[in-house]
Amino acid sequence: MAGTIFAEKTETRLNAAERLCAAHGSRLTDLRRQVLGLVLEAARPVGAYDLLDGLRADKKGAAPPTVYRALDFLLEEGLIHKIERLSAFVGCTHALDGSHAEAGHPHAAQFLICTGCGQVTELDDHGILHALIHATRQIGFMVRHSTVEAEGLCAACLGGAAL
Amino acid sequence: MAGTIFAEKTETRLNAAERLCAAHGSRLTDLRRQVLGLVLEAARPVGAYDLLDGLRADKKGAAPPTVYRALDFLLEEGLIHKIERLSAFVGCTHALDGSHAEAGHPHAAQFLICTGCGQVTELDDHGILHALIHATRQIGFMVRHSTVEAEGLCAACLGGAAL
DNA sequence: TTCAAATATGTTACATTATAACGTATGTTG
DNA sequence: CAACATACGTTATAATGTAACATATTTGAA
Repeated sequence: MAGTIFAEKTETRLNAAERLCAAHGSRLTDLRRQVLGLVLEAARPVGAYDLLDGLRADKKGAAPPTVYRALDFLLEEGLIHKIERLSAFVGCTHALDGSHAEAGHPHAAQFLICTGCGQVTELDDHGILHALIHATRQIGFMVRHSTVEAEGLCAACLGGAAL
Repeated sequence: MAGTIFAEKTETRLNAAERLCAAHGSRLTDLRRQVLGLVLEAARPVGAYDLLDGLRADKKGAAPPTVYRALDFLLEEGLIHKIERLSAFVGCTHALDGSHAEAGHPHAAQFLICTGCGQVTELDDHGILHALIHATRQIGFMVRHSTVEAEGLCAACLGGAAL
């Protein structure tokens, strides 16, 4: 239940997510679907406790572990990313909108956090990744996971009124 | 007071830090010096509350804001870095041991976190930084601060017994 | 030097983020 | 259906970080 409470575009992406999960033998349950929906509709990074508030619209007594478990699942499936500097979560741009090779698997990405408007842009830049791999290989370090986050001002905020 | 409680090498680095601060017209007070000393002697990232415990050896009733304020100062002076993924702090390798141009100013750096031994290595790799700047410039994003952290296994842990 | 301003620290209280531990339900498989 | 694995509910608490205001210390200028 808790079925079709999201915008049509979101439902489309949720359906894509459901197929990705099915393809690995995992299940996008109603609860996980709802948490993912809340993240996708946010258009900005969302904190776990904001999601909890959202959940409580349906499930009155929901508690933190409910949200954190769903988030852990979604992270493992590569459907969302955590922005460490913000302790907040965003939908994965690549997993749900195109047919990317790495869809449905946690992957290296880079995030640009605009301090003007709060929006976060996901990059998937090979140059950055290669530079990181190259530098670490030189000293014999094997990277398992990387976090790359840049804070600054996006083009819109630079061009517009805000200084 | 709380004067010379650290190892000689640490005191040397603390004295270097004091000179860097003086050069900008800021003061490495006893309290800040002690917090920096605790970070430098840790050899691993240290959490704020671990530092608080350390402080309490001298100042019995110390409270969180005391530590966080000292950490903020040290971050601004570029004497320490925060590892976001660990919510923990490390001494800046570059600021205190050589005479680097960027010493005593917050600067872009990259951190390699070994999940085997817990050690963190600071890089200052131009290739990574350039790749980031290049990728962001293309989309008109102006970077003010960047966080680059890689988790994995260091050379020692890869070579030795641990798989 | 002595007062005023700025800087630094002390202190209390609380906000935010995250997890441990254990019980219950639901689904899956033989 | 029984046994197992997976997912979810619930309570309690841990870990990290800050707001707000009081006090002390340093600095600088009259």
